[in-house]
Amino acid sequence: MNERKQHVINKAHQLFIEKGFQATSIQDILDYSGISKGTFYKYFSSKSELLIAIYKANFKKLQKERNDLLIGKNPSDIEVFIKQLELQMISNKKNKFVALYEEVMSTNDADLKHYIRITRLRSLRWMFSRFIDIFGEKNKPYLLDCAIMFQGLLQNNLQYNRLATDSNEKISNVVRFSVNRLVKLVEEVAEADEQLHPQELLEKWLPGPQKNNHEWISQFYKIINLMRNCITKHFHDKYDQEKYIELLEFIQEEIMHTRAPRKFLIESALQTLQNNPLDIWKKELLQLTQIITAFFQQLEENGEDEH
Amino acid sequence: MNERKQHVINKAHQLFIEKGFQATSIQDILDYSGISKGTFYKYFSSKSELLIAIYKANFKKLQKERNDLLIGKNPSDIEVFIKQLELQMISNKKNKFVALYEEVMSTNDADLKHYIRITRLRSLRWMFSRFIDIFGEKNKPYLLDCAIMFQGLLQNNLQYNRLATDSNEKISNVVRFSVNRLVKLVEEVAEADEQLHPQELLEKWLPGPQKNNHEWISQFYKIINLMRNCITKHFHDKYDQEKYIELLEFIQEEIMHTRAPRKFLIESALQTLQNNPLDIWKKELLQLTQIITAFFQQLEENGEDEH
DNA sequence: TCCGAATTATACTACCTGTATAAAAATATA
DNA sequence: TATATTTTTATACAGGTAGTATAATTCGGA
Repeated sequence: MNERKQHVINKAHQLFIEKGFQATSIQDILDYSGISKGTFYKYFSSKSELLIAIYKANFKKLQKERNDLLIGKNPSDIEVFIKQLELQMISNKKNKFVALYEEVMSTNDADLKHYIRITRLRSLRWMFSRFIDIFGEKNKPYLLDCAIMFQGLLQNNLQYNRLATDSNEKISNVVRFSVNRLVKLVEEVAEADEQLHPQELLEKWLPGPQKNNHEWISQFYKIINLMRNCITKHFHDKYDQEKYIELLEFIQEEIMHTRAPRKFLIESALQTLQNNPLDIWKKELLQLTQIITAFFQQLEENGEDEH
Repeated sequence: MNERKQHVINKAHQLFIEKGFQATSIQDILDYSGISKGTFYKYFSSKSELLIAIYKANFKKLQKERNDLLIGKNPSDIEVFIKQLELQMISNKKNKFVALYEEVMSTNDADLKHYIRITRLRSLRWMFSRFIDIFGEKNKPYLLDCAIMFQGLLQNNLQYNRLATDSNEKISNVVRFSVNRLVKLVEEVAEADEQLHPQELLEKWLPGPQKNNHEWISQFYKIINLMRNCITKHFHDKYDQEKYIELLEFIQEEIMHTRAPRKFLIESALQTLQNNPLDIWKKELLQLTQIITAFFQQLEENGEDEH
């Protein structure tokens, strides 16, 4: 991205943090970042679009850090989840994102409102999927409710805690306290077998990447299994067999159980499969490539880079 | 209140509900309510002050209805609490108070922000005191945390529920679901013996009527007991004894356990006590009157009419 | 009927967003 | 180096908003 544009984004973000979004006029931004009006409107069609640019720039970074915390860890380990939450809460506080959210909901800018709505829903979806990691498929029917309640519970705890003490180190205490409640909450709701929001709602609110789509999932597994059979049938060399099976399993693992599947790795793996000496499974490999391409396409459409 | 002014308040509230606070210009209000600019600024110093007037008008009514639900009921009955919540949530939805809250936090109007802050804290205090009614003194150390968490949990449940279905009848389901979680939450936190926010914080955030002040309470009970002893000692007629004891107990009950003590009733009771034929307890009665006067004074200062 | 208070209409200041445009500066190209 | 092209600036402008000020008008009560 244009360095000058990034500079404007940073300066404007500083002003928004200090004075708030509404209270910062475009003229303020022009003065503070040292550009002219013409340039501003060349970069951004409005103050709202500038704010969206700020969000996007930060979320991308945050999302990466959040996913990095999972690398090499067991996704069901709740300590990893706590770390991820802390990371996000500290970032939220530093960047005043919550305050800016609320401010924005008041504006009459439909685009901005929509963006915020989507962002919140994405956050909910992330939490829901992490809950599935942590609390298991058996609790799935209750986990959307739990995610909704936990978000509110945590947010209020943080808000009032900030009112009480303005120290940063306390955030981890608040997160841990809240998560302690969460664990029992999940148990309790599952025990009572009560549901307020069916999990399909999430898909309705946020037509997502096909990861949540059962049809897609079953098709993906079908092809993977077909190929696995191919391998055991056609490769008699034990070393080759193992190598290709491992590649296949890596692809499966990366796509199904990684927060942000690494496209380049998967493409590389597909390439290696294609370059096998026997030249079997032409059809299956094409299907696999297609379904994975579709997956990444949807991921990007629904990901952080919408329009 | 001036009928014309009330008319402006109603019309403006309609506009705020339809278009939002920020999006409604003063000119819109002038046109819609049919007054001139001069008159507007005679009534309200700004649009913000008009909004505060809207809040006050509605809260007074809501508070009355909410307290009426308790009349003749056991305060520890959770069904009453559920009814009270439903009442408030339906009102919030109808009047779009939550949306208006959020909008307001973005404005740079310090007065308005302060008012909203106080209003939210009052709501929290109300919930805290109701939790004490319901879950008992033994759980008190955990009930502020529970109130904070429950507010967030309920709010989020309602918000996402509105996103899912826009029907009004569902509100009671959401409330009941949330309260079911609450009951177990209180048990669980007490069991774990974890506390995030000490209850003194509430007093610090919202220096309240002395009802929460232990010193005042003990003094109040001391005087009441002194007078009770007087009665049993000096009145030998069984009918008189019972009558004065009942008056005393009414005062105690009304002040200590009623959400909005009825000043006129208490003053009337005090008057009756003063007019007793024996003319004993002059000193004690004076003390009681003083402490009750102080109580009502603080109640009004901290009550709903803060400017 | 008349006085004074309430109300209106209107003009005015100061600020805001967003558009348009000509001049100046930076950059690329020959 | 000289010329062409793009980027950036400075500035004026239109249309909107909040709030102040003031003269004219209306209305209710003595």
